[in-house]
Amino acid sequence: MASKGLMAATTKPLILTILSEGKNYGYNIIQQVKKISDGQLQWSDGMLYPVLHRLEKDGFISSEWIITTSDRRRKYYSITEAGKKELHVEREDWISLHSILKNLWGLKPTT
Amino acid sequence: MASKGLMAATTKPLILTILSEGKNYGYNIIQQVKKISDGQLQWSDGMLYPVLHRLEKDGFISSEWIITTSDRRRKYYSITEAGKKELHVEREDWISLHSILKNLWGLKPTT
DNA sequence: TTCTTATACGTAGAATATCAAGGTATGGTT
DNA sequence: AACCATACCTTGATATTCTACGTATAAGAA
Repeated sequence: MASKGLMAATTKPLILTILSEGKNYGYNIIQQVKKISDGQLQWSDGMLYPVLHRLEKDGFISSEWIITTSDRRRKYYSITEAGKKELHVEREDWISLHSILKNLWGLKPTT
Repeated sequence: MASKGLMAATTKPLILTILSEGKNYGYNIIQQVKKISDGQLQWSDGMLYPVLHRLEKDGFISSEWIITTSDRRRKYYSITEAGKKELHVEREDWISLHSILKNLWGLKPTT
């Protein structure tokens, strides 16, 4: 529900964070995000897949097809070492930007 | 110094916040941002002006030329009512997204 | 005087990104 | 059979960023 700019800023760190907790696939990542955000973030698949492809192209995640018997094919993504580093950087960036905005907005530490 | 995605997400709320504290002009906004962020954010002018123009086109800010004697011309921007509302929305969005990431990352309230 | 730096605004264009809309296919349920 | 959920993908319109460039004046240094 957030604005475009903010949406764009959160897709990458959110995906990397979810993958840092274990391999996962596109469709399920969408469900995870919805659950984690308490329904606030409802990603469409058409929005997610291009981002996953880009992250893979950039070397932050890797993929493998897994086909279970009597199940659908799934493309599982894993975070790479480069991806872990990237996540760390994104995290630091986010925290310092939040710190700046927090000061500007005079937010209490609890928010 | 932050990533492109995060930069994009902060320009709008930062500009609106600065203007909500009083009218200001492009060149000085860049200095303000640098000061506020302790040098972390160093915006270029070529990056800021298009954003200001867009915000004005969208009705969130308004502008007026001011020429002081023995001084340069300056284009002062003011936040509009619509801009104040927009800032409020952006603020809420930011706070709720931060809350989601904070939980995911297990950050302490002080961060 | 002339050069440089700081102030102050702007645009063009390449590169990048978003996101809705549409497409394919299988499994399970009614 | 019909329908929904699962699961992946691409295209194309639109928007956005940001580098690089251009214009101009004032102040201070060489």
